[in-house]
Amino acid sequence: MNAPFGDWDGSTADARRVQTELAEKVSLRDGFPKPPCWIGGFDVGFEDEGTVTRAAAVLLDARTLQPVACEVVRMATTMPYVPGLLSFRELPALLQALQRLPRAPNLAFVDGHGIAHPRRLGIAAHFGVAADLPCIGVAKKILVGTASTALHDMRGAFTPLRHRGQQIGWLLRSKVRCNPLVVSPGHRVSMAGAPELVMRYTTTYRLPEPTRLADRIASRRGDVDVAAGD
DNA sequence: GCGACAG
DNA sequence: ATCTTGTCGC
Repeated sequence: MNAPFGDWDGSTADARRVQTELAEKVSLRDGFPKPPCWIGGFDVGFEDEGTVTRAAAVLLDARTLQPVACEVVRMATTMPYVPGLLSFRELPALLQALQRLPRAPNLAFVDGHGIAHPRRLGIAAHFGVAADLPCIGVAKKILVGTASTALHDMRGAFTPLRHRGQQIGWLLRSKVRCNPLVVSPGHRVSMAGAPELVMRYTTTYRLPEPTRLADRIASRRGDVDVAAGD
């Protein structure tokens, strides 16, 4: 894969410059097999008061939604959390976990924003460009932007999320009576197809299966039984 | 200047 | 993100 941070000099100011440059490499055209055979879920958690970063990668059978492989990577944390610069803190561990999977997914779901970001390069977009993988961002809260219209209460309803005169993603009601998810293309995924894509892999929980399973593992919430594969 | 601010 | 039990509501 490409060097995720290019010639970053380590400063937060330069990190923003790198983001602006990489954002131009993001593709908003669907670039994955329909339907995909393998989908992946990615999320990060922390241990020991944040000194250790723990990334989780889960590979699922897109047809059955059953996990077939799972990897966890632990690394020393190198950067503090800075709104807008999340990928510089979590991407290294996430890419390591991806490479340890038995095979790359056809489509990746990342916990965090895709292009719904100040400079259009949230962690899902950065991940997609760095790994050159179709990717979609699924976040629980808005970072930037505002919903253009009220969101209906029905499951599956969605409304555009806008920022500086352009649509950067969607607010999606994945589950009734739950706060909407913020869905945005990461890379090689179209804006128009994003909501349906997330709903297609969501069962009875607020989060779609890929991200829900990765979340449980990264947060030490529960165990994910992987189907025996020899 | 003031408030907002993914995980 | 993480520290943490029970509890109110559908």
